[in-house]
Amino acid sequence: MDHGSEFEDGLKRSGLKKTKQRTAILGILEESQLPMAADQVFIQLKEKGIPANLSTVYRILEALAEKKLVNKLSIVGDNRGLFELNRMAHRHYLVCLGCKKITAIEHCPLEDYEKALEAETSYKIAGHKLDIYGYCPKCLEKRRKGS
Amino acid sequence: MDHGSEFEDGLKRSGLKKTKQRTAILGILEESQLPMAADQVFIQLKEKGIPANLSTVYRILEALAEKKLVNKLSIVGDNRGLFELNRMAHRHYLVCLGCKKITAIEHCPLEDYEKALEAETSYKIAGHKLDIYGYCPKCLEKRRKGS
DNA sequence: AGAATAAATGCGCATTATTTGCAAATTAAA
DNA sequence: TTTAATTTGCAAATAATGCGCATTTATTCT
Repeated sequence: MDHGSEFEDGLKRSGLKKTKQRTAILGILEESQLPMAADQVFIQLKEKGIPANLSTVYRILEALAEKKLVNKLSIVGDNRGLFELNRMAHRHYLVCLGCKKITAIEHCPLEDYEKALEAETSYKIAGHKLDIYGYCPKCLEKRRKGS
Repeated sequence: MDHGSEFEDGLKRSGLKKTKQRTAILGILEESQLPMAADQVFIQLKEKGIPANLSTVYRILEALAEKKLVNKLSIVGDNRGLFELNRMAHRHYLVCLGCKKITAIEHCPLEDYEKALEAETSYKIAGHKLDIYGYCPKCLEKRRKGS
């Protein structure tokens, strides 16, 4: 009997039953370095030969987000929900406005700021979302000629 | 002949024709201190007695975003696009995860960070989106009792 | 292991958010 | 004001997501 990855184990801890769809979805998110939309996850499941229904994928992703095993997010110019594995070390993305490519950013410059904000507003800060937008070298090149 | 507000004038500059729907929408966004969804804008138009079709509202908001007169954004847990007037002074929001209330934050702690990132990635940074999530005092109170 | 129980999934359909095609109306230019 | 180019209205198409209920599956209990 093999136990799943560090992340798949989260299912038990969160009181969710361990089903093949859920384990598979966590696996897929774990492999992906970037956030995924429900239908992308769905396609991956198919490719892995795991039977699943799109509604189920939505339900699972919502449930995982509820339990904080994954984060639900959305980026500008893309009106659908994206999901990423909650690796605790939270991430930020650099998004190219030209080709829409998404790159993860390492360092987060906001810890101190949040403290200050808590003091100032009496909110309990739970987290934040930071994405940075710009143009990647390739798209810069195209713009220089094109436009 | 009266000329519109600072923001309505942006229409000419951007090469968009000045129609009553567009001017009205810019006006509505200008009055609103918070980002609005297409259907909220639509309702405001009705209330002001300005005839408009929801598709037109979507098209106008998209067009204005295209021309950078407004910013299109989206926040976690709300899967629809939100639009706010581009006041150049960019804004960040503090979102309550309980009641979903949105509050604007004044100061932006990211200027220096962007410089560094540009150098590091060769991207041309155009801007960023930062939202901070937490629980407002009221919702904190509820949680303390409830849950 | 087998039965009981609670939870999860599949499937088809309902909704909500957004987009599109095309004819009619409107704006800016001449 | 006639024209040419946009823009709008309307209706119908998509896209993304959610829901209800019968069936299946994961855990618990024996």
